Amino acid sequence: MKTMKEIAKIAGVSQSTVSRVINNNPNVDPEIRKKVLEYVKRYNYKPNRVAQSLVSNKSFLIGIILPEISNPYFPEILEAIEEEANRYKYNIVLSTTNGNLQREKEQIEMLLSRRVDGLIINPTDLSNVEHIEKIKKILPVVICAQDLKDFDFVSVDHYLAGKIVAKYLINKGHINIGYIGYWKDKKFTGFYEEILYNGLKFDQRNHLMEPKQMYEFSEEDANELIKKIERHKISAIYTTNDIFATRILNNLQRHNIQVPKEVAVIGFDNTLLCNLTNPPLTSVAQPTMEIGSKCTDILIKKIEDKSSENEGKLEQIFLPPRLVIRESA
Amino acid sequence: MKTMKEIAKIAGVSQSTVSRVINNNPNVDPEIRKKVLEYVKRYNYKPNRVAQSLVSNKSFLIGIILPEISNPYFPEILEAIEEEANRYKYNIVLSTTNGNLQREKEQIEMLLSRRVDGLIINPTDLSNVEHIEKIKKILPVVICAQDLKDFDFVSVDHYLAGKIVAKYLINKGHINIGYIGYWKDKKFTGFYEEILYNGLKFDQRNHLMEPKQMYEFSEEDANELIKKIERHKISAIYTTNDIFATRILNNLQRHNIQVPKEVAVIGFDNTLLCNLTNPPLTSVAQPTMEIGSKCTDILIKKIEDKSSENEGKLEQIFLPPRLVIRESA
DNA sequence: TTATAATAAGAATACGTATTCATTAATTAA
DNA sequence: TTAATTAATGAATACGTATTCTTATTATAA
Repeated sequence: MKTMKEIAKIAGVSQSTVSRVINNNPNVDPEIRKKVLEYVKRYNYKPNRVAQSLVSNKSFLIGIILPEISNPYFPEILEAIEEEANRYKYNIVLSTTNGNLQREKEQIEMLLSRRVDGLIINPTDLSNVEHIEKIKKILPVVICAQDLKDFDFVSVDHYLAGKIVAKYLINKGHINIGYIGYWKDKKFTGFYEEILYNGLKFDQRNHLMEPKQMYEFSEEDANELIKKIERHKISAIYTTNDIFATRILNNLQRHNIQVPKEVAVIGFDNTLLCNLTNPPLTSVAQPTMEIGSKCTDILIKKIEDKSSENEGKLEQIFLPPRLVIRESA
Repeated sequence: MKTMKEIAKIAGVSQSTVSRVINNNPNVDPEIRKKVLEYVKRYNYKPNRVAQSLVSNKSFLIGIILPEISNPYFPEILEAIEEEANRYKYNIVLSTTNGNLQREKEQIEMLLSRRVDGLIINPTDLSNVEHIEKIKKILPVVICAQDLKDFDFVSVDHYLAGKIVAKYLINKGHINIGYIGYWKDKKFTGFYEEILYNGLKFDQRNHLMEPKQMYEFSEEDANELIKKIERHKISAIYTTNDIFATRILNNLQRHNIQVPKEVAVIGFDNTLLCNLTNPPLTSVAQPTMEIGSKCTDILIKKIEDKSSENEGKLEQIFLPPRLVIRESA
């Protein structure tokens, strides 16, 4: 690959002049510009971005840190980020942490030394973010798909999602609704409050399972779950993600419990799984595209607007969830 | 962020000395080394990779070009690539083409100007790769998950996969087997040859659908498909990917055709969908992790081994498919 | 016409690092 | 003791670009 100096030599001009041509500096004789551009084209010259980054102290790179990519909900966000970044001539350095906090720290260091212009992170552990606090002072950072105090973030409104689900199910006449997911999760808080607000009951027996158990879902777990459902006359289940929901749905049917006639099921994330189950899964849609592109927009704005007036301003975006009603509830 | 020069000044030594300390050059007085390292630590100094890349003409970046990330089979490969690259201190610049050839060309140009050390590509259009041929002469390139003449690649053996599927189904007593996918696809070739080899018939009526139709699968398409199946007494279907297979499976059941009792279904890719359908989907597993990590290994080997003896040597790896038998066939 | 301003182009410098070159000090060999 | 090595260090240079500084040329104003 040719360098500017080489092009300059061939064209019989100085390196500065080639630089001016490349960067559309008006102070170049049209004749010379034309000649230089010919050689640029002939040799398919493209400026070395590494050198440009060094001199301009700007890499046009955005670092992305995700715990994993396999969960089908990250790729959608990632794709949106990549496309939006591309629109602004930025590119993406992707790194994963595998849910390992130490790795997250290393990846941040790596991205810093690569002089990325900004960072989009989905933190591994929301209660362990001091290291992110620190780099926030050095580099624009946006938290992706999670809400985190004192940070810029774009997230779906989990609390509202919970309320919407509860409202919908209550409206359908359900009075004893189960939940599979974490306590304290905002998904749960909204859901729970809405249930109480409607004068219904929710106690320990309605909290059917912790996600931990769902990851290694055995035959026994299934049997126990079914028992709980029957004993407590649960007629609808709100599940913290589609993968769990699908699993639940299949197990209900395997035990000859009809969905949604006997038990309704609602998932979360509205991934492509929803259309593939039988019956198709009603699920809370996260606007993943929008989360991704919005994250990117905010980050790029922060990168490019260095004016001190917006110094401490936080962009905290909650995007509305959307209940996509299919046949499972 | 501090520079080497600043650290040098603070420590009262020259920039060269700091560089020597950082790079473990033995010719440094232990006392001075200790002192320098103290300041390095105190100010959390990390070398600027951009500057390093410029001087060493090596970026430790690998460019990845994929048509999309949403198809759940790419994230697995991507994750494997990222992890393997990390192991060798490389990082990933991710770009997508959205299946657009022009975009693919632009992304290649972009990655070239970023001076990535190598490229992993899943080409948008296998019959349109001259632009990739060209850069292959400039930069190490590995084709990921596709087999392509004259290129280094890592791919599952589609031909063998077809044979395995046919063999399995024939063994189970099926004599009239349907196929949903492209003609001329190697998946099909192996499948077809095995069927003929066993003295069975396969004609136009067994080719149930082109993938194009599957992407916009209407109610009518479904009805037509069911009719074909019943009319031609198809008792098993081999499908070109899991998404299609799942859709077929659901539609069969909707028409009260029992799977696998009346019609068996086999998918391709063994994505996480397989465990979520009811019955769980039998599918041909691509060793995605292995594809990703093998691609990366080959690429890095090519990057780091510049000796001319391996100049023209091609690494063309076919990985064995594996039929993961579940309940749908 | 002459002084001044505007234009065009090359020369020089900076970005942050690795590396080579040159110099000095310290060690070893004779 | 002196010459010859070796070790330790700073100075200088290169990587490829953008940009500022200079200088020469041309155009404009007085």
